[in-house]
Amino acid sequence: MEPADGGRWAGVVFNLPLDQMYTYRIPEGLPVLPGVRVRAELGRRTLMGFVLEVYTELPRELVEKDITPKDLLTQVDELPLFTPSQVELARWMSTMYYSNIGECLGAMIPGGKQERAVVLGGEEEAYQEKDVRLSEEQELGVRSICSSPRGMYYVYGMTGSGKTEVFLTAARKTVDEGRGVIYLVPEISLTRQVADSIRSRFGSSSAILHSRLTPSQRLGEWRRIVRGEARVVVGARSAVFAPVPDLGLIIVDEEHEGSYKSGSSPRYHARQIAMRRASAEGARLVMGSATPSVEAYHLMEEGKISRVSLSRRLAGGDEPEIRVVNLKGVEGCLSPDLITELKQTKDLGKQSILFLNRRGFSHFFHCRSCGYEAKCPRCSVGLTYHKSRNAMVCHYCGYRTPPMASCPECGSLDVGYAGFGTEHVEEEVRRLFPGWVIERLDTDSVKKKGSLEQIISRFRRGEIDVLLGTQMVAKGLNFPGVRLVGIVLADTGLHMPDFRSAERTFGLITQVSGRAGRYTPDGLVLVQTYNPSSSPIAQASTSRISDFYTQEIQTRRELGFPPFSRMIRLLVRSKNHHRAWSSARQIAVRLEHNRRNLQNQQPSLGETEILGPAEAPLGMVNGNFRVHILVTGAVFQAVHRMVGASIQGVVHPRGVYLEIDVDPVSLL
DNA sequence: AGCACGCCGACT
DNA sequence: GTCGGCGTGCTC
Repeated sequence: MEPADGGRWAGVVFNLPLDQMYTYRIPEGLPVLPGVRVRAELGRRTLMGFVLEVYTELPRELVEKDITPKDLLTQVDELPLFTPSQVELARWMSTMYYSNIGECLGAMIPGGKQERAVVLGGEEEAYQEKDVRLSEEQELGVRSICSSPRGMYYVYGMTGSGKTEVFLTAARKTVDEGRGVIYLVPEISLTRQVADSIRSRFGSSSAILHSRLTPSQRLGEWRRIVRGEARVVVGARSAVFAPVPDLGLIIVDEEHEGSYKSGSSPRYHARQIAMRRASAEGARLVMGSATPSVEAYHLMEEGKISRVSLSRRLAGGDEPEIRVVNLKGVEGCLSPDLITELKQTKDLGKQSILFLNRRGFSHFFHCRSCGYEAKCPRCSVGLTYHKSRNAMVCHYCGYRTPPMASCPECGSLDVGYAGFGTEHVEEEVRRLFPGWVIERLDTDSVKKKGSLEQIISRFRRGEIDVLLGTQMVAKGLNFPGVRLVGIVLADTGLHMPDFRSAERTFGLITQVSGRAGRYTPDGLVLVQTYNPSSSPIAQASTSRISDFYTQEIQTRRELGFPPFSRMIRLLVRSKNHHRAWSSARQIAVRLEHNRRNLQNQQPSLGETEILGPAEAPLGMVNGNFRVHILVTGAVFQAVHRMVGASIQGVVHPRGVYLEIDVDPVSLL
């Protein structure tokens, strides 16, 4: 097998920003194969690397450059950790996301990158494993999904309409065909419930990749998957890389969830990886949500994804009543309506949840008479008020304008910035309802270990009257004793300097109302807002779902935002303000240069646009100044090449870092 | 990313 | 005289 005469050499990549492969001599007797990990000396350091290739001859370039390879130190894995198709996927990722292969491979092995994840384990209602009989609609959906060995589907239906059952049945059929399944769930939320039902149905032929596994447990599960012992894999984002042989189905549950996008390099989107894998490996892709991303909805409308609609709410539970409350003229942050309903709920012996959006973005400028809000004339995103500079600033393009003294819509002088933080609301609730048990659940209060579980179980037992929570309460938690859900200020999301703000506001209200009526027949959602007529709020509150998407897609089309364009964001970060800006400007100049070049050489690639450099909405994080540039264009190739050419060979000064985000989900 | 080399300013 | 800033370049 092995040539007895000659030696062997390995092409190795490292998880470092080195876009190069390094050659090492394989010591006699080491059974090194492509796809194994090894330890090797690079410079003065000993690092772990990934073997991509094995040669039986010393590569010519090394002979020419007179380089004598060092010996590999040790072999970490006996058998390859990566299949050739995974290495190929890593190659594709590295070009797609401007990362290097070593970094991509590092992101693919679970635990290779520690992902922080709060798992609200065990908080969902226990899954009842009875004979589940599918409704006619569900049956039809499964049949359509399984009618062909491949294809893209979207199971679209409200909370409680039985999406999970469709997924599970499709998974069963796929396994019966002898093919493997990957079931992706968002980082927070229903992990536990789905994991339980998968385990109970597929037993030892399933693998659950959750954050609590130790590195060696993860590796063990990975090996079981490679060997084909585990045929159904459940996990968050990185589970999309599971080395399932003969992959037949990828499920992306709660497709709209932002946690599918990686927050660090390589900044991949699990949905995008899933699409690529499904098409490369001839598998089906099934996504699902009650509130699809606008991108996915548009693909459905275009017929590129087949829609599987689930219209009926199964297993009882009525639609909750959704009432919009105008905050105009209201003193403080709780309207009389909300106060009345809180009391009413307490009198009935039921519980309430009050939703607060993230603080920090409470500084939007609006008219208290008519609800008019300041927007950038060029980007159509909310302007952020900067008190220190006495200006309203667009965080997309850098546009700025002095704050208005009167409302341009109605002339009222009652204009100003508004918003309230978590502490403020808590204070007011405590003041209004002395003697009630009120608890707050947000990232601050969760830092103490165990307090999250504790608060949740106390709430479940009915020991808490009002739970004040942020996003984390919005998803995946269902409490039988809840009658009232109050969204304290639905506008907050609307004023985020982000083109997805309407989508997120709509999604939040819709998701929340899906929760409220689940157990209580008189479930009630109160949506407090300064803009009762704002489209996403009005449409979500009256369940005019398709109206929202139609309108939002039209707006995106007019403004040339995704899905009608692709976007790449370049973020320059430095402790030094001047350096951050000068590096950003330098990149912008190169971008402009390459934009012109591309325009002249390949006009068929269409127009591209460069927005910025502008201060990022979070202008300073951790003492780092943040400046970003947004590049958009209808043809992805054009945008991608332009950025590639513009960062090629650019060396930024000490302490300046560049982060590139392809198809960013958040622009903060 | 690290870690070396190397070149100019202010300290025991 | 040295310590230490940080720009530059390299890692098989």
